[in-house]
Amino acid sequence: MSLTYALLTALAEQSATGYELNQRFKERLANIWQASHQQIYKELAKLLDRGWLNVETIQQPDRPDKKVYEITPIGLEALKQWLNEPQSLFVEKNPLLIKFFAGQYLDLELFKQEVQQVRLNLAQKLQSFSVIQQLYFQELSTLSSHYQWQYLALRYGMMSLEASLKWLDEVEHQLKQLDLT
Amino acid sequence: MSLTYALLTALAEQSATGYELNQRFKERLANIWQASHQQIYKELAKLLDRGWLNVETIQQPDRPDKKVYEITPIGLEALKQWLNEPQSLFVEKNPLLIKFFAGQYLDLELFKQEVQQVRLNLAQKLQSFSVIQQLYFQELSTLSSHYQWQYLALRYGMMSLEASLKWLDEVEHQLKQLDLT
DNA sequence: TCGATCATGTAACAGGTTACATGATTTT
DNA sequence: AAAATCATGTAACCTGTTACATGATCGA
Repeated sequence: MSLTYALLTALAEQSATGYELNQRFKERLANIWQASHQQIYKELAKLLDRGWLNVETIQQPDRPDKKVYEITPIGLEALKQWLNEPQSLFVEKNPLLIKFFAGQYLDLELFKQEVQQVRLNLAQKLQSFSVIQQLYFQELSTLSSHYQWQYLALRYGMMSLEASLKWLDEVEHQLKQLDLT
Repeated sequence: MSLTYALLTALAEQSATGYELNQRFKERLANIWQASHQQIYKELAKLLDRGWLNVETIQQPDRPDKKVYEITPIGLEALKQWLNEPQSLFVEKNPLLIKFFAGQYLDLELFKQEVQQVRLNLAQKLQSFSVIQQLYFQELSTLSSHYQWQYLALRYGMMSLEASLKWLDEVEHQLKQLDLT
């Protein structure tokens, strides 16, 4: 459901091919929604069928043909309607946390390594977000409101990563305690 | 996939009916994984089929019969194996954040109300988590390691809620700025 | 020459949601 | 009298993942 509107939003900003959308989702939108290229192509076909998108096929001499999608007026209407419906901030899916309910069965050494790895991944992501912040959102007040909105989405990503890292500190502290007992 | 192991974990702690599991997911596990009762019943049937669970049907005089599921040795083995595989901390699904990429199309008044409502929901959840913390996790050092693990899962929930609330402060601040321009 | 990048998909399957269905007991 | 609780599910549909498929160009 939400992927539909994530795509419409992306296309309302700028027409694009499935390939380009996939890249945007991997980069700037990684924060918000995960989607594979297969899912994106399938969804684009569906939206085209429904008349929410138009497509223009562009021949390229030395590259495969590409299909540029643009949002139609009725697509935009559908998006606007969705925007007025309340949405939840996040969906609870925390696979790692399941392990904390099976603590007694965990291999502690392996788990410590996993926690270390998770920390590295999160720290790296946070790092890349703060690079984006530096690059694009330095002079916030001079930016159009369009980018000020996007900045807030980035802030959510950063703040939730910071919270996760702080939590990992507690986890590691606790793991050390367990070692002593 | 993870629902499988969330159920196995819950049943490794204590045998239960589908109904009871549904309740645990709504209460203590709401933090970690969302699942409807339909999905839980379907998954239990699958796991039973696969031999990872056993079931005992219990007749009750003035209530519908109930089926108590327990984990089998091979179910426990499967769980232990999963526990040794790395898992991600969260899955990126943030429907509300999509809206921040379509800021120009938002109805500001409606959106402000939505943000208010989201704040209330999160604050309420945080409140209920801190009640649990007070009730069950006061004397942490006297608890078995089993409950110390669970405490960490609760902490994750609390810390990520706190971060979300702090983020909402930034959002509301920004919304006020927009009003002035 | 090997892997990455550009560019698009199909097919099978697994996971998850919504609507529908039943029916007794207990609480408001 | 109505709503909530206990207790279990089926069916249809939608969403998402994994595996497979193709083929050219470009940089190391």
